[in-house]
Order: sequence, then structure tokens, then C-alpha cells
Amino acid sequence: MEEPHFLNHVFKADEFSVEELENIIPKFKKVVFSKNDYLLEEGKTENDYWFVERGFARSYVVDTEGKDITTNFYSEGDIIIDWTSFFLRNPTRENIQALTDCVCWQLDFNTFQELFHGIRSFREQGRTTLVNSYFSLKNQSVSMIADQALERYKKLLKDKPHIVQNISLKHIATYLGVTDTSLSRIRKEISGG
Amino acid sequence: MEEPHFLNHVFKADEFSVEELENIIPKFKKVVFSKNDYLLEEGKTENDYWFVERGFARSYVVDTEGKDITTNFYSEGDIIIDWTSFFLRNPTRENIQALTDCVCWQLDFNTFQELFHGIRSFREQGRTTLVNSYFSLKNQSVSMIADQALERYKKLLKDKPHIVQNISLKHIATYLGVTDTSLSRIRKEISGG
DNA sequence: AGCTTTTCTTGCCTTATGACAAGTTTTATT
DNA sequence: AATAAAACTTGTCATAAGGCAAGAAAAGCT
Repeated sequence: MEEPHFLNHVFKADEFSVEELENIIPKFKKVVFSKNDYLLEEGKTENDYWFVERGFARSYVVDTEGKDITTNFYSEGDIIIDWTSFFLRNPTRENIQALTDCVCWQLDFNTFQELFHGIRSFREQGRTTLVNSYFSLKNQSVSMIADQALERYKKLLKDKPHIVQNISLKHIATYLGVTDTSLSRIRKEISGG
Repeated sequence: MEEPHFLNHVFKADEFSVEELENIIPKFKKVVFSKNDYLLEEGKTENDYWFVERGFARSYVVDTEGKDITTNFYSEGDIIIDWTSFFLRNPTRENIQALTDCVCWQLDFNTFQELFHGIRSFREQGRTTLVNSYFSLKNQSVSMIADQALERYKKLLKDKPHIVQNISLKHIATYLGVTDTSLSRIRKEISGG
């Protein structure tokens, strides 16, 4: 019996017919990235997106003082996409970099458009995925205003423990909007130091 | 000669055929809100969205300490929608309230779905609108981390001067993630006090 | 294994912003 | 116009978090 394809976890049998799956899944291309590879660089326009089968990545922007700020983390099952650049066909401000070796499944814009306009369930899911990203970003944004750094860290620990465990402190710090120094002190406080 | 319909500014002739416009525009229903009316309340699921022809509104969430945090402002030409609640059909955490009397054009979820799945240009535009919202939110989110309060205020002043002119200080303050006291001092500093 | 580089921790001091409270100005209501 | 209610300003003091620098620990490299 054949091993089920990773993408069957992304496109589930209860939302897609067998025929649709046979149409969608072969359009994705397996791509492997090595640690530190860039999937997207500032100034370029993103023409592909990926689903992560294995590995970790992060996106970041560089601020006016040259410091980088992590905008997102990606791990198994996540979609790696710069929504704005991909759909508006604009040069991006973001960089997306593999933090470990990664196995991904890639789809290009033209193929996406074909599936999006051709298959109702595909566009329903695409919309849902985008809205979920919007939801996460909104929550993070509100948390930046409503919560202190300690609280934001606790939420991350609860929501994405695998990120906290696998990503370096400095990247997590900029994601949470604190310095690495402060985050180190927060960790000390939590561990009861 | 007939006055052009407001929605012709939203659905422009270069992106929609005459036939499509005749199909889309009559589906919207004119709705008038009075100052302080709620368009959406926490706990409810949003079943309509609106384009603003005239007036101002804001959305906000209430944090764990009972303070409200403004998440967005809406004015002429803007879409008023809670993307998450509308598309995921979930109860919302947001409140949307008219800050002045408002004239809006309303579309319900079922009619939206019909147009979205039936008209290619309508779904292209819908996707673009959502991505633009994502872009704004991302910029605001990065600015919360990268910029000090003074800088965030200057950006708002530059990007949305009509908001700064028409909305009360306390609402702008929570939107920028500062107290009204601090924002008052920021204004003093800018005016050269 | 030894060396280098990166990551993380800790101390000391500074700074942006918050908390609270009093007063002033503006807006709404009768 | 008079009163009440919001909105805004300003002062004093408190605090979360940053800046900088030194050192410790861990990871990567030859």
C-alpha cells in the first residue's frame, strides 16, 4: 500500500473530491532548501509559495536602523507565502530564510490562478488560509498593544511551543518586539530564577 | 444625465464589464447608521459587510483589563468588514461602531458567495481587497515594533490625515498603542511646544 | 581536540512611556 | 445661557524595557 502523500494533509478528503485532488496535488513540485537558503529576498516579487513538509523558516524585514525584525515563523504544515507580493505582484519588503534544511511543496502563481479560478473548493480553501493568516496577525498585533512582553512570550509558548524550542532567542525576541536581553530576563523569570 | 452611483468608484469600469456591473451593483443595499450605532458587536457573527460612502467608524477589541483598543478606522471609500468573522462564520471579538452618521452600501454573505464564485473579476478584486487589508495590518504591526510612538503618529498623520483630523485623541492613542496622555505630549512636541 | 563564532546571560544605568490626579477646554444637553 | 459631560493638557512620579558591555555557554569548523 502506498504511503499517503504529504499534501493529503493539506488538501483533505472531506473538502475535496478524489478528482479534484488528482488535479491539484500533482501540480505541486517538491523543493528542498538547505539551512540559510533564501526562499524570498527583499526587492523581488514572489512567484511561488510553499507548504512545509519538514523544517523551519522565518520571514523578516529590515527596519530603518538596519535591524531585522522577524515577522513570522514557519514549520511543518504551514504555508510559506508573502500574500502581498504573491497576489499584488509587487516587490516585497520581506526576506524568507530557511532556518534548518527544509522539504517543501511549491506552486507557482500561474498554476495557482488556474486552480483558483477553476476549482471552487480550492478557492474556498485558499481564502480560508489567507483569512487565518490575517487572524493570526491581528491577534499578534493586538497583543503587542494589550500585553506586556512577559505575557506575549507566554502566549507564544502556549500557541507555538515547537517554535520556542527550535528557534534562537534573538529571532523570537524580535518577533515579540523585545530585545534579546529582555527576553533572556523574561525566560529567567519564568523558570523561577 | 444621471448622477454616477457611488459604487462605481468601488467597482471601476476598467476592471468590470458593463454587464458585470449591472449584475453586481444592484445587489448592494443602501444602509444609514447614526452616530454610535454598532455595525458589529463582540460575540456575534458578521453576516454583512459595507462600503462607506460617507462618515467615520472604528473597530475595537476589549482587552483582559476591560480597556478598549482601536483596531481600525473606516472612512469614505473603505470597506468595513471583519474578515475573520465574515469568512470563517465565527463569532467575533471585534466591535464596529459608527463615530459619525454614516451612509453605507451593504452586501450579505450569501450574495457575496454567489458573486465571488460566479464572477472572476469580482473574486479577483475581493482577494485584492483582503490582501490590501493584510498589507496595512502588517505595516502597522511592524511599525509597533520598529518605531517609537512619535514616529508611528507621524506615519498616521502622513497616511491618514483625515483620520487624525476627525477622530478623538483617545481612539487614535489606543490605535497607536499609547495612552492618551502620551499622545497629547507627542502632539505638543510636534507643534513645537 | 582546539579554535572561532555565535548565542545567551547578567550587571549597571538610561529612557520612553505609563499611572494617577488636577485642571482646562471643548462639546453636548436642557 | 447654564450645566453637565467629554475631551484634552499638564505635572509628578513610577516602571517596563532598552543600551551597552563583559563574560559564560554552546555550536560550528578545521
